[in-house]
Amino acid sequence: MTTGAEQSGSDDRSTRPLDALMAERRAKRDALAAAGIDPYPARFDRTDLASDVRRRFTDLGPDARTGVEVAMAGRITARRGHGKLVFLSLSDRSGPIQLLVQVGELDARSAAVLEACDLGDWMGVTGEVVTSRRGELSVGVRTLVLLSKAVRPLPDKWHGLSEADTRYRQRELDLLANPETRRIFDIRFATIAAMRRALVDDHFVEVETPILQAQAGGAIARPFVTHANALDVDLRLRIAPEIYLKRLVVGGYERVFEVARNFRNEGLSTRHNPEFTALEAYQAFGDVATGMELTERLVLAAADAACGRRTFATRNGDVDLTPPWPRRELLDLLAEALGRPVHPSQPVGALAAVCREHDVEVDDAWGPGKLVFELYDKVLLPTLLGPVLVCGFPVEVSPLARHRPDDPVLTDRFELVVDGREYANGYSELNIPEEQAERFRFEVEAAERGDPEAHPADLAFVRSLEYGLPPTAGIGIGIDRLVMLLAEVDAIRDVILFPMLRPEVAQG
RNA sequence: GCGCCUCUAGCUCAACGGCAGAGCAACGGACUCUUAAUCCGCAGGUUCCGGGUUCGAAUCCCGGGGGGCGCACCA
Repeated sequence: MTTGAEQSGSDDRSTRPLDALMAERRAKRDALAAAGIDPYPARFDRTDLASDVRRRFTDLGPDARTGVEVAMAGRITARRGHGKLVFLSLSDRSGPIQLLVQVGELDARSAAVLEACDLGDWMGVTGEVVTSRRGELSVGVRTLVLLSKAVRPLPDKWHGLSEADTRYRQRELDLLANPETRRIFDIRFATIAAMRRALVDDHFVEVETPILQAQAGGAIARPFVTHANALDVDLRLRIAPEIYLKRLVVGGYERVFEVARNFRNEGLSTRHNPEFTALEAYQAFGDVATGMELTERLVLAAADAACGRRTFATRNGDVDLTPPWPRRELLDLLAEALGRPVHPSQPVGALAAVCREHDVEVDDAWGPGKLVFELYDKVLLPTLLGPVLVCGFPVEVSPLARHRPDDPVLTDRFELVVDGREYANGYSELNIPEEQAERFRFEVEAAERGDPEAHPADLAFVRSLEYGLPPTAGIGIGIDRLVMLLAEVDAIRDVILFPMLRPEVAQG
């Protein structure tokens, strides 16, 4: 609960305009209370939403009466007074509807509520569904009940709220003032719901795994560190749920998924928020092809359910998500882009030279696989409009993926690329315990050479593999970025309700 | 982290070295068919904060803070 502390300033501040505006609103509320009208009633029984009424009465002419009584509730968003006739706009979660109030016909309590009404107040109304003389569907108000007073004035009803800082810090205000914001988040939550439904229908079990972990694994990123007082140990916030999910497959959950909030202690940008949401799913007895099909299905389910269409505008043109998406070999695409073949079995020196030719920065500690990946990431990826499933990543940058039987320096791993960005990632899971242990040893060596992003060795995971992980397909889909694509917005902050910001400083 | 931009009334924006203004919201009034209602009237300011230059600073300079964009890191 918020206290009124910020209003308790000294006398010279009480004359500021905001204080005056709020004092007026409080005074109206208090006047109603003094007249025996509860300004904060506990309950209101609604019969219809605005959209229900709109759907039900589509073809009424002007000045119609229906004889249908409704009880509706929402926020007052506009007021157009004509003396003894007042039009109000009432907006509920389904949208707006007009209220038509003939002041002379109200009972005394309702008249007092109307008198004290401000834009932004929550109001309950009862009355008959009618149309105005101009034909606008309306509720001919019989009673008006104040449900909650907005003592703080709301943003401009026409221009809304535009300042980005305020929109992110006070998202509730953004949501109530800007319909476009609500549209974006409706897409977000419909996307998650659709994917969840598709997985559950396909016999996947939704599970929960630890966010506080002794070791942050399953991806390559810097973790947040926190402390558990009871155990007196430092813990890390998870950077990916992958390791635990595969341990559940070992335990017999053959199909699992988690909508996982991940935390990475890295920079903020248009495309990065330190906490973000990924969907990870694991399916026993499947391989990389299974993962690609599953990714295709889930993204399509989201697009269909959240948007009802499959073509979306991006910075670089429209993309059509209609399946099947092309499957392309990473090395084939790279050879086309570079005009010569490259392969992680080539000498480091030769690959580093190719990197320099294309202005890709090179670190001496990098092996050939990392260099090939860098060429992909910096030279090829930005040019791919997609959707395309790029397959065959170097084993050196894929410590948890199964290597290819016919080429042990590559893995059966894919990424989904759209508009030059990665949206999903998946592979045939590495399930040979000795090989996983060897991969971890390689990572530890990298760490000892000074690589801050090496994957930590996870002996509990290796032990788990020793009990037997069936052949398994695993995928991860970046939910925030997918929603950016589906909602056609450019900033990750526009698809996260409360993005990370510097803490608000108290204004002196 | 570096560079560029930005911060003025509750909200949206003007004024860009010379009296801080408008629209919406508010307040007082008129109005029984509006829907960005209209009309008349009235009120509302720590120009993000702190310093400096100047006869004079919202405006120019320095420092600080918040935010945005780009680059870097990453998904």
